[in-house]
Amino acid sequence: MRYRKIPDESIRRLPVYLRGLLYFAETGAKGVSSEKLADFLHFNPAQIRKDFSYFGYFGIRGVGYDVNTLIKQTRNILKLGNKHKTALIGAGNLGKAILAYPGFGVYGFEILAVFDSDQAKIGKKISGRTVEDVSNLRTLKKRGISLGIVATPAPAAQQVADALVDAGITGILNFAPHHLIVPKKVKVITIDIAMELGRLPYYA
Amino acid sequence: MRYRKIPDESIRRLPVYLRGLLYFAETGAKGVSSEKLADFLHFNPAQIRKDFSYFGYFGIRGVGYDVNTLIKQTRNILKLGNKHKTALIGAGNLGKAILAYPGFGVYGFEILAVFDSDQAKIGKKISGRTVEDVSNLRTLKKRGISLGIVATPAPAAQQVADALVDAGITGILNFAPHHLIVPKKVKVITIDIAMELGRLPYYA
DNA sequence: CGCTGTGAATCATTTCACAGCC
DNA sequence: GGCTGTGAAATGATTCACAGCG
Repeated sequence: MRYRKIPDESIRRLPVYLRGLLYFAETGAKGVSSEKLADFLHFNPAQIRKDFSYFGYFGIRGVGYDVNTLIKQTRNILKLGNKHKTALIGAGNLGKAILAYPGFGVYGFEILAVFDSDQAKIGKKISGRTVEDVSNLRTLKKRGISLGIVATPAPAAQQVADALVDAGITGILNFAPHHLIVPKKVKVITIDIAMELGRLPYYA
Repeated sequence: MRYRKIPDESIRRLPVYLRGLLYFAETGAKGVSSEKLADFLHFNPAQIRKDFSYFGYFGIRGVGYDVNTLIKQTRNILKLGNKHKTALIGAGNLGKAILAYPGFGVYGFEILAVFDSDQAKIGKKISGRTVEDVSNLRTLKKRGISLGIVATPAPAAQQVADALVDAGITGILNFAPHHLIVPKKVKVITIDIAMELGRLPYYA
């Protein structure tokens, strides 16, 4: 199994596993089996075992997994061990919500810079960060910032993405309802909130 | 094809197709082929044709699709034709961003009520809506509200979901980082922002 | 002729079921 | 004995390739 191609879907599940494991750690559990974790997260136990097995042997047969070890290993796999310096582009309502969202800290993301193109916002402080002019994006490389969160309107998104790529960014979390075209080495994850809601009435 | 089970993935793509079609309509295009739409959205043309074919014959062989007809049909399939009365639970930063987000309107969602459990927020106005006490959720049925957006912290989410189900809601868009347990008839779509970001460093 | 609609083929993911090991 | 780790089987989704039709 060790040599096989790892499905993207497995990577998608790892952060979910991590959350489950953090929950078990909180409750004071030392060990956990794939079945207990699966029950908690509503997954299939075999899938959990297989997903982890792509990356190594983390469990003990007949016993299960050590919670803290598996947390550490999962963080390793996802490269969440060290802090990730992140820039936010777009200081509108969504941007503000992102800044205030506690979830980012848990995964080691530090939003160190905030950019906008609106002169009225530039220079103002939001959640302790001064909003900078979007034309300064090229300073990101110098500042060691390697991830970008795009929270601009759709028409500006591609332009911002281009600037982020130029600034040497390696990953983009895109909230704009627009498909971003970037070089293959840059990973884009798009979250389109209205799009998700758009399929809800279908099931009603 | 008509009789087959429709993959969830197809439903997930329909709102994306709709956005592409709206773009073509804006540019004044009368007709569009599966290939042109696929180019624009970065999909496979056969997939687009197959996805639509689950629901009927919408195209003309040798010609393509009529943009406006296909928009109407897609809206029909997704049941976006009529307005959807929606309640928002959680008037924090995320809730505020959701209220300000223009995307909902496009798909016909009207956020008619906002709830919170924080006494300091109840009674205050946000984006023109008065924040109500979360204990009044049972009034939703009377008010004809059938969808709920959960933007509360994780620990409160399940309780809120239970109350929404009791109030006769048929769909939930969940932003809380927590798996919601609801009856099968209720559809839940969860968007966990930190979780999406959590897999970004892996690809770096 | 050109593009849709769709069976068939391919490819990917999930689940099963059990050998292997603590 | 019990749980992991994993080939093999089953399931599901995507893409191909072309028949069918305007």
